[in-house]
Amino acid sequence: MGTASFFWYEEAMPDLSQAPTKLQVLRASTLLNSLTSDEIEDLAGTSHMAFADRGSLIWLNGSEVDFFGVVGVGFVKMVRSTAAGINVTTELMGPGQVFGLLGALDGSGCPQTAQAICNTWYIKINKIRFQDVYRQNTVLREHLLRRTSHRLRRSFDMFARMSTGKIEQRIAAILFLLAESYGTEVGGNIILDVPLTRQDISEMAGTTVETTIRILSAWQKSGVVETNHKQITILDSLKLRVHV
Amino acid sequence: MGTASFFWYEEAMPDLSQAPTKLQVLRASTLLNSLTSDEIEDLAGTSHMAFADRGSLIWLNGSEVDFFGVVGVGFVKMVRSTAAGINVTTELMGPGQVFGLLGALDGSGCPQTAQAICNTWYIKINKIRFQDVYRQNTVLREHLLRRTSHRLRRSFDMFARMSTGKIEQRIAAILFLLAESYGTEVGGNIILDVPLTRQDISEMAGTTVETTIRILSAWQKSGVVETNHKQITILDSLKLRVHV
DNA sequence: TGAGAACTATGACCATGATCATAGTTTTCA
DNA sequence: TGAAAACTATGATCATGGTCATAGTTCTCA
Repeated sequence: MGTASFFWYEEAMPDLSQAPTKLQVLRASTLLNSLTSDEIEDLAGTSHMAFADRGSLIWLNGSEVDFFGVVGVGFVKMVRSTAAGINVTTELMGPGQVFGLLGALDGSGCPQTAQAICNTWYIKINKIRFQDVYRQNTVLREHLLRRTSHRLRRSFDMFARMSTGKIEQRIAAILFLLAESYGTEVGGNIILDVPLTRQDISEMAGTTVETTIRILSAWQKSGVVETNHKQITILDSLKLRVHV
Repeated sequence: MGTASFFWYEEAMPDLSQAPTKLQVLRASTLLNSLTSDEIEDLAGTSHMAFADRGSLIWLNGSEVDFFGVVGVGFVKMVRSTAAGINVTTELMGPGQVFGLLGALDGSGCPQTAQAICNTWYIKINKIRFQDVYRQNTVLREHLLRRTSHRLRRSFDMFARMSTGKIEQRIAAILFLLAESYGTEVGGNIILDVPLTRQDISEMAGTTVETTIRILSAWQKSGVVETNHKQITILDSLKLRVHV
């Protein structure tokens, strides 16, 4: 608590009114809502709400932390750095999504960096304390396997797309992937509710910012997508689909 | 049995002396050897030894089959096809490795094509029959989660490497990956015990055959690797490491 | 509010690697 | 054993996209 209050006044004040409650976050998580009410309240009691500024690191790859996270409000990107110093974003975790859990179970540390891409509220759940819940709850374990196998399939899919083909195709694929998870349809258009910079997108596609900017600019001119600030809207899914 | 004997005489005769027994294969599998002896014998009774010629398809992506496989002798590559018709190999399954299991558990079909890269003996385990074993064996489920999370981590790793960087780096990464799983050290050199063509390697690296051939030729000339037939030997790990 | 940081934009240049074409070599199988 | 198929090899050409450089725009925060 000493540490918490220290940082409190050092850093910018997070907007407390935006903060969800721990119970809200735990219940919103598709993985953890398979727990009993008792278990959820138990976890809530031993976990902490945390705030990460846009761009700040939650943990660095290779480090050992005693918690994993559940996103409440905001987004967290999972990043791998190659030997050449290039960052690649492998996954984007949104509200309700658990991150860093697998390493918690087999004690293998954090292979990827977790970084907030916008101001983000998340809860930290203690790895050790979670072990008990995990061991006792069969349904949770089953859910976890399903979620993991789903992620594996998706990873293979992106792997195939991102290691071949034109960059246009890759970026189009990324936009559709984002639309799938975080897109809302408004009047035939799909608004992506993730505040991504061109840099963020380029790290997902394994390309450079410049190329990403060029492609998005071109698409904007031809009316395929529209971007303002960090919001991307897909105007013409069909034309965009051609690029995939 | 009618079907079996039909194909038997239609196709080339597999070399029966090479065929392992079902029990041998099941026991060699790191995933399935967590079963009790009774369970293994039970599975052996309801599964079938099968043979796949080099290059032949075990199943095509999108198809529904009633079995998953365990490699006995040989290698099976798991392939995704992109919209542009390019094939990408996501994993290479060797002796003792289970393939196609995850789809068996959540009934989601086969997202990837399974293809033998050399003459391969494998066993087919009926998905339905396996369900019982799966449900009753906690240790198996735990093993499966660990294996899946390990594959996920590796997939992310390759994803990061294969979506960025020079092709040389990618191919070097592939060789090291292969060395890790199927390499044997002989007098300071690492022999890769997988019979891969340049085409196979290019499909893993997401590049073309020509480029792969050029790079391997160059490395051969500079004494970094040696290739004869389909056998690749890493002569100078350090020099090769520089390329990663 | 104003300075600095972060982000978007665009041009010029050039290396990488895809594509096409051709040929030599090895393997396979009737 | 000999023909066909599969695989390896290499050159020429050209488009893609990375790199560098510069500048305009928007955001952030003291």
